[in-house]
Amino acid sequence: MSDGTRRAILDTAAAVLGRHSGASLADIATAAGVGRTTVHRHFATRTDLLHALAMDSLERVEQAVTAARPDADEPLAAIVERVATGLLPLADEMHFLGAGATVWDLPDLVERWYDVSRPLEDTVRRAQRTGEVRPDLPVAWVVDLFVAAVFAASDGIADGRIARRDAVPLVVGTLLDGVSTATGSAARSRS
Amino acid sequence: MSDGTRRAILDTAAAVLGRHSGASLADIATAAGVGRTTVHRHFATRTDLLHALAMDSLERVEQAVTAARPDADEPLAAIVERVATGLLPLADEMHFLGAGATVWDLPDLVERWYDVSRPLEDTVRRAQRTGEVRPDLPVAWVVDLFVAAVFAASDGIADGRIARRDAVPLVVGTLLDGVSTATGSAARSRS
DNA sequence: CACAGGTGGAACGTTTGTGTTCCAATGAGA
DNA sequence: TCTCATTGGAACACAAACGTTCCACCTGTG
Repeated sequence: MSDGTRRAILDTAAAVLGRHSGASLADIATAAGVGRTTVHRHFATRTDLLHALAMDSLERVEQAVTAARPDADEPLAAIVERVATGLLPLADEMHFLGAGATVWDLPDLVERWYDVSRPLEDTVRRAQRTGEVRPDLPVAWVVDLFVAAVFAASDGIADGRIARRDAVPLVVGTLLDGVSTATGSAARSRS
Repeated sequence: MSDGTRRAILDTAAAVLGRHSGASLADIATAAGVGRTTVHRHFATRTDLLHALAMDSLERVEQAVTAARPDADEPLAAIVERVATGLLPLADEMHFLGAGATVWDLPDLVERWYDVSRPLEDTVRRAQRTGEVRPDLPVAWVVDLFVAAVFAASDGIADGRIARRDAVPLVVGTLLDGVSTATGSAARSRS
């Protein structure tokens, strides 16, 4: 089952490299339950594996975002909830993309990342037009903060600081409304 | 000037390792403008350098947090603004601590990190008692989200997505009040 | 049974980074 | 000027990871 082996290697590599970006091919092979030779059979060099994994991870992230229909004509909260829910299981892949920065010198990968983030930026822009998002905020900042919140949530789950079922509500709630009470917010805006 | 050289190596190492955690000692030495031999003179092994850098970074972060007086009896927004302002220049060090995770297996370092995060958690708890922060949010989540926002801001500055002078207001504003308009928030809470 | 595809393991050469030693050069201070 | 401390550079041995090759072993299929 060549295809299954390739998938197992990619999945394991995402998990291992996401936690320790300097892991050796032997580490990955062992974690995947295959021989180092088999890894080399599917990915000639380490660089090939990294690139393939980056492309695969981006593919999955993009698919998750698309499947969450960020362009749907619905309240922003519903969209954010769906995207966050779809992205949380991809914590390993996102971690690899974020930490294993060795890969980002390839132009096609950067290009691909823009394909992923553009729909999210479009959603923010649309929400600003409909008055759901403060119009004075840079679009990129809103997207960055959302991604950062998802990262923080997945780390919190991994470390046991927050419960998995609380993650999405926390992300959605604090991203949209902040951590302040309405009282605190009102008091601050009056001052 | 032995002391100055040591500082230069630590500063450069934080910058280099923060961006590429697998950088070689030769890379660091070159970036610091010193010979590789000199690096080995101050830090016998690579591990020693990593530990010294981790301790030094934690020291700086802790000092920045302490200097921002997180226990002051003031509105939360003022405290958050001071802490964020103090933490932003330490982006390299924080990045190293976050990415160069090779170090976190040392118990004294983990202990040290708790020393840093505890005052922040205390601040959140106090703000929950005074009604400034929603009492239903896990304290750890509020702190994690704040740190994540500072990270996102420093990345945004490095990539030119947001202006340096906008960073602190963005962090403070969106962390406390979220990205929604008051209208959107009210509409959502009515539903 | 014979066979082919995928696999694991052993072995080997090569590269890269590390840690060490030795020596010459530089520079500040007595 | 002499001296001592610090440094840079060269050279070396050592370890780890990489990439390659070859061979034996399964396992399903004809």
